[in-house]
Amino acid sequence: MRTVGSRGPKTMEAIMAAGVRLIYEHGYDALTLRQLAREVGLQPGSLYNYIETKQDLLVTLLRGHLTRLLVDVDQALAGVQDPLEKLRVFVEFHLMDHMVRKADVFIANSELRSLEPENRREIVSLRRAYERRLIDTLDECVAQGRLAPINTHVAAFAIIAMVTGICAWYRPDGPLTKAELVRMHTDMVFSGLPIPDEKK
Amino acid sequence: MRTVGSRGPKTMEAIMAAGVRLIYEHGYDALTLRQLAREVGLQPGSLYNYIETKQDLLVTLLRGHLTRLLVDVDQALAGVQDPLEKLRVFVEFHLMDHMVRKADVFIANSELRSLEPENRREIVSLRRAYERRLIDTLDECVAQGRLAPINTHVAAFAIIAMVTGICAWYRPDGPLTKAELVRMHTDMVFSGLPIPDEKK
Amino acid sequence: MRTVGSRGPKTMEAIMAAGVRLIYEHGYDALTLRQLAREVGLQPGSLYNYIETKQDLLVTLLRGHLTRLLVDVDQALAGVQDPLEKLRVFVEFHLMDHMVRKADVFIANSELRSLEPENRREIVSLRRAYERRLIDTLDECVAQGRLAPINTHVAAFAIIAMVTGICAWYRPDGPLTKAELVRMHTDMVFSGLPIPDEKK
Amino acid sequence: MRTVGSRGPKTMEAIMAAGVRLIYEHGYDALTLRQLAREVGLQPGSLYNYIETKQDLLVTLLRGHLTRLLVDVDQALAGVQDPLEKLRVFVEFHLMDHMVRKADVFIANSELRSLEPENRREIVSLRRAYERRLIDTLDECVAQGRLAPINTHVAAFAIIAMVTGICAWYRPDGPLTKAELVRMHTDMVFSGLPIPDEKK
DNA sequence: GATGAATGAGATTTCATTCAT
DNA sequence: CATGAATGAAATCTCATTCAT
Repeated sequence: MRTVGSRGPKTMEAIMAAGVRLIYEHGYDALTLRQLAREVGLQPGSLYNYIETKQDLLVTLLRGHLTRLLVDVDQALAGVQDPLEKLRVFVEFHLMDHMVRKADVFIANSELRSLEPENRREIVSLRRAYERRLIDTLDECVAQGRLAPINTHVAAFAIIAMVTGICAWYRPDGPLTKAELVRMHTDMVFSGLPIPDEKK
Repeated sequence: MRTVGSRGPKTMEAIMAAGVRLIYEHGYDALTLRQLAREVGLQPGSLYNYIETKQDLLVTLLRGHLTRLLVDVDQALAGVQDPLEKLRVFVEFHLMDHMVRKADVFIANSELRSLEPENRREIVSLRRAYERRLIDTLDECVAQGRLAPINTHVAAFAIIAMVTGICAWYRPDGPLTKAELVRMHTDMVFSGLPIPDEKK
Repeated sequence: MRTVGSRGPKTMEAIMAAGVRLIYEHGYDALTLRQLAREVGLQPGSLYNYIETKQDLLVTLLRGHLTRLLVDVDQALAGVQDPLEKLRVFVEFHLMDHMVRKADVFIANSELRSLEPENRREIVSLRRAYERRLIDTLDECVAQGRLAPINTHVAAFAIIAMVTGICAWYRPDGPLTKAELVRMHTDMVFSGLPIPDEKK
Repeated sequence: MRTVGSRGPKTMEAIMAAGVRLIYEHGYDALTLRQLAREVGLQPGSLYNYIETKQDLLVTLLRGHLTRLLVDVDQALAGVQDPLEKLRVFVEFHLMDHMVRKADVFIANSELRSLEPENRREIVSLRRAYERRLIDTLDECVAQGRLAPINTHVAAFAIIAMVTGICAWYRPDGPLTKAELVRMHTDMVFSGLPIPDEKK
């Protein structure tokens, strides 16, 4: 007996969507393929028409998330010249994106340790590339005197840690809108950085 | 071959220490009791002289970490009157503590989802109590006009997120000393907050 | 090495048959699923394609035995009008059935204590329904004056105890045929009951 | 720390009493020595000051029950000359005894299969010796013409099965007194046997 | 593409038993 | 005589994965 209605490409999408959700809720190790199969209306064995192994599912998910993130951040930064403005755009983009994609972000941060070494290397390097966008922007700021000389690596990690942290507790039905949260955190980031006064 | 001698309490400590380390490295679900037993030189079944279940191990670990954290933070804050000074003490304590206890901190943040509902409630409420220390301090600052009116909950979460984030990448053999990191982050926290100028 | 071919239903039957036999020989608690699996040519884990738990195996077995027993006894009694004749039919049916199905009968009597409370209730009520057939028949006998007034519950239990007891030692290769045993016990039952003389 | 008050011979008795009760309730296999130890206020290891193995506990229990049974039945029969009277005494003794010692009787009937071969042989032969008392009595009856010629083995088993069966459902708080039950069953036994009329 | 049956490895947990103290 | 710590074997059950149909 074949379940009607969950065929082909749609099935693949359903598997990925359910995969993200279940890993987010239970963790990669606690996720069972039986659970995943049930969720998308298949028998466990049938998943193997779509994924090669459980590990492969995780890698595919993380790779997809991070490549999309890179594409999107580059698109957001494209055409922005002023480095301080670039910094603002990055922070705003990161906040909006991470509030919307809570689950993807969470597993990208917490399931690195579940990756086999080779896969881990690949995913970590994608993440580094993303962080690089912020470090480069800070370096530009310093180079152009828009920021006092600082350890831009440390600053970048602190900024990312803070703004990423918010996705750990942001809830769409909470008392603050996304726009408000974005403004508040952007303010904190900017006032936390040593920006020299400029002559008007 | 049986290890001779009554090594009770020492074995308990060894189990807990190995437990933290292995959960930190592999995650609670990926940790096997076989592995843990091997690490402390026991047969798997012998662990049950010390813990009731695997879940019990996790709860004991987290409960121990958080109650110690509460005791220590209260001791650090004891006697400090000035609310801005209290804020500084909290931040410095948190940073020093979290850099030293990377592993405990990490599992307290990432393994909440591995707790059964009842245990989860207990641990979450301990964590809330700790966060409460910061929120209360911020409220005091605002009440005494040492801080412009802000949403102290949001600020507290942002601060904690940032300073906790550093334990994700701090490494004792890195280029910066603990003292330097503490100063840098304390600076960021304070310059990120709206502290009115005071007349001398 | 994997046994080829879809042997589903046959495997299920094999599991149930081996289950009855092994529980009969060793008892439910002493039965191990390893043993059962070996007996039907599977790996232990594969049993779980057919049963949900070990307890589930026992319940399925007992439920099957008792529902079959009820169906068969009703079929045997169907159409018999005379209550004394009904009594004879019941006793003969019970004896023949219990001699043939020694193992099922034995575990239905001895493994009730291995059932979890809910399952126990279900199985006990099936057994009560069976005993009810005999009590009702005795009541009819008394009502129609074919039997002097007696405590029909006590009589029913005594009869069942006696005729069931024989399955504890009946062996097909013994010196007495089934027919002989049936006649002997039926005689004992009838002469043990206060049947008034009837006028010819 | 030593538990006060459960020392020496009293401890041995407590272990045996708890052993009978727990085996009666849960079965020999389901009984754990931990449970037994808890019940008598000892640590599991301490049981080994009193028993050699778990199997040894069962054997000791069964041997004790059966030897006592033999002693008691012989005492009851001592001095009784008339074989029919002897039969009556046996049946009455058996009923009274088995109603009082439900638990011992039950495990003697149901846990034979838990005995290792050698132990089993010993216990079975004790049981045979007890049954022998009834068979011999029936043989005497036949020899003296007090009973029509019958297969005394079959009759003995049927009688024992019936009267033993009652201990499966007798409850001290039930509606019938022990005396009533004894009379009812003795009647059934006697009317079920072919006792020729005697001229006075 | 999907299923159902199977594998084989391994997980947590239980338990009888031992023995130095 | 009792304890506490340990063993080692085994029990039930789970799970990723395979593959003929």
